[in-house]
Amino acid sequence: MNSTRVTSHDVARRAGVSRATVSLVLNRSESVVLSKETRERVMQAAAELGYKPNSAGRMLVSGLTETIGLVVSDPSILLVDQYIPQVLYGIEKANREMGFHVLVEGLEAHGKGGAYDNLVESRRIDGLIVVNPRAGDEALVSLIEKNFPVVLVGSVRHPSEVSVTFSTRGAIKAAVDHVVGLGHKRIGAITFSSRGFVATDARLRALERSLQDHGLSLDEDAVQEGDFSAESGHAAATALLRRRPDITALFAGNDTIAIGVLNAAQEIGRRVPDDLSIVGFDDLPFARWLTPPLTTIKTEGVQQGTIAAQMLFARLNHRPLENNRVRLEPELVVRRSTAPAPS
Amino acid sequence: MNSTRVTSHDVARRAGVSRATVSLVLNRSESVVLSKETRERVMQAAAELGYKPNSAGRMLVSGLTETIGLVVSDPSILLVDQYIPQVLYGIEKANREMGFHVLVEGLEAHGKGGAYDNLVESRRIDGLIVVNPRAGDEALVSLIEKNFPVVLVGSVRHPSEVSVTFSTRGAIKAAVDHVVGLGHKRIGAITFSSRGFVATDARLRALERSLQDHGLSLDEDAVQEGDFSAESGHAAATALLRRRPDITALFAGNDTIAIGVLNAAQEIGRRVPDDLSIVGFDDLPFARWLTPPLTTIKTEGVQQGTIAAQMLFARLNHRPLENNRVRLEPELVVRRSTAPAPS
DNA sequence: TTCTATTCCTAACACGTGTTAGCAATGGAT
DNA sequence: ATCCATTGCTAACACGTGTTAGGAATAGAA
Repeated sequence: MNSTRVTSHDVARRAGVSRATVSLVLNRSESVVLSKETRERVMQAAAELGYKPNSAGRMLVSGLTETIGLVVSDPSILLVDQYIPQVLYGIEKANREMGFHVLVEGLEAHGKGGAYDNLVESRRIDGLIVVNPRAGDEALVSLIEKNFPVVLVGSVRHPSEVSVTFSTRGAIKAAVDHVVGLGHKRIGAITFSSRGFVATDARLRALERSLQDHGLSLDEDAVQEGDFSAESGHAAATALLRRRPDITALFAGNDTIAIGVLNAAQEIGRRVPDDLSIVGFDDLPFARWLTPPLTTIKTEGVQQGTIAAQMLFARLNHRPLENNRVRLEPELVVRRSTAPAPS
Repeated sequence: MNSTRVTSHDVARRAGVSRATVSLVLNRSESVVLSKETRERVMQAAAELGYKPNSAGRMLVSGLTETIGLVVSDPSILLVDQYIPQVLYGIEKANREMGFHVLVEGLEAHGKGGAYDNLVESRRIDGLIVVNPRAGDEALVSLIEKNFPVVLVGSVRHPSEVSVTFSTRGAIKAAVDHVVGLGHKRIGAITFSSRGFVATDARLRALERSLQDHGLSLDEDAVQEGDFSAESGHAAATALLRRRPDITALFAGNDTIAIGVLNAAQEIGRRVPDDLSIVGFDDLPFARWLTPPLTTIKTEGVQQGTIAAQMLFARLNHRPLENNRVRLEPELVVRRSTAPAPS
């Protein structure tokens, strides 16, 4: 298959120097003085042979892999929701600039020990980004406490975590102000996951508090749990609107859920936005092309991914972070799925 | 950070045997006879110390990485289209079962040499899956000709490629039969990319031929090029419907394009499906929740990813493939975005 | 007892790299 | 002529693993 590989030994022989010299030249070592002439001879020999250092040899001696792991808590979310790909793109972009590689792994990979052990203990990666971490993930917490370079996109509410999140409170307040300003009083919510997930709990709490600011409440029976997919959003909305037909505005846990909600509403004859207003979360690319275009909260997944990668690189280079927890301020994007409450 | 790592040497010392014995036990080598007792002692010592072999050491001596590369030709497509994540999920799932890892890389990564050189020459991966390969990608073709284990999801039309694709012809014929059967005669198309992309060209050609079977044609000015995003679909459809208001049915290059087309149609007052029928491609998860639910062609991205991974594993294990080119038969899914032609 | 066969294990090498201590050679100063 | 400083390079080790040829110990046969 492959004609025998080119090693630094071959380059050395061709350039008429020792293997050590080759390594010194190619790694631009400043500590050792080499003649300009030798440098060039080695460079040329390397170029002619098309020499690429074997990464395993390098990893072994340096202990560094130039690879980061991206652990996706539940890879099946990849199937239904477009949020993680946004984050992945942001990470990949940053890694490309740094010359790093990205290893993508689902959490349950490689036995019950989880992906962490396998990736970290076998020294396959220098650092780790975890998207949508679960607060109860003990293996992850243990990694954080060992001070292994982990950056979360999300949070496990651990004092020493390094994470990039967004402030739920501000954006949800803006959305509630908007919806209540349109005259809505009976408001419901469809979550994108069961409760217990940090993000879902945070969004519900922010919603409750923002409603209270207006003297309104989020009734217990006005909340229905979804399960990541548009399908679950459809089912949840159908159940909720049957139970509480008086509700005039719905907050969807995210845009994917919102698609299902929108469809369910139309299916049972509620016109959106005339009879029912809907607010999404994330502002995924399709949100503005739905019928009607979705009012939603823009969470900037790409930016989150890029920032997470940059924070990780800083840790790997032992550069101090000015801030262990970056918190983005999402923005409300008003489109046409929200309108004045029916009179 | 990390308390000194556990090596096979530590395990050997604890079990009172040599390092070689540890290696033999842990790799279940049958060729050398070891006493049951020694085996157990080593296993226990390894377990107690939490020994995980260093992957770099292993890679170096075995030449195998237990890692495959996933190269995404244009990672920005990740942002706008949900198709690649489906494939990624299928690949990740298969890899999980095999205990392999997945390295995801954009094509332009790591300098103009492309991602291939960097991944392959530096021996970071055992094999490669390329999604949406470009036919003109010389670095890729060269890799195929060197017989490096590559599996394409898509095709570069190279005689010795190993690929998983789907038959465009059959499904498009079914879709055309369906649409023409509804009485449509003036039919247009919005591509998901410029021409020159293998998939786009194939879909257009299949569309033309299928229309000819019914004595109809695909007019040159009834085709408009999109550029992966829903936004481009919207723009293209707006232009096309302005130029050819007589068109009553539109084939979108994929579902993401279809979202934009749907929105554009409604924006200029064409009711879907009453005034205009729309057919998508891929059957992404959101397709059935659009308003109206999208008639589309189901391409099974997850299955493609899984099959590609399995074919790659077969190659890596030097198992002969019964078929170098797996060709799936996609299925037409009729929903409500297609209806009888307006009279 | 001596020789051979068998069982169990280990010494030693190989994989390809980065890095440090130190060797030759040269030139300048005493 | 001798000594020292500098320049330019390399020998040798380390990283952690898998594997093969062969050594020690035991058992069985002559």
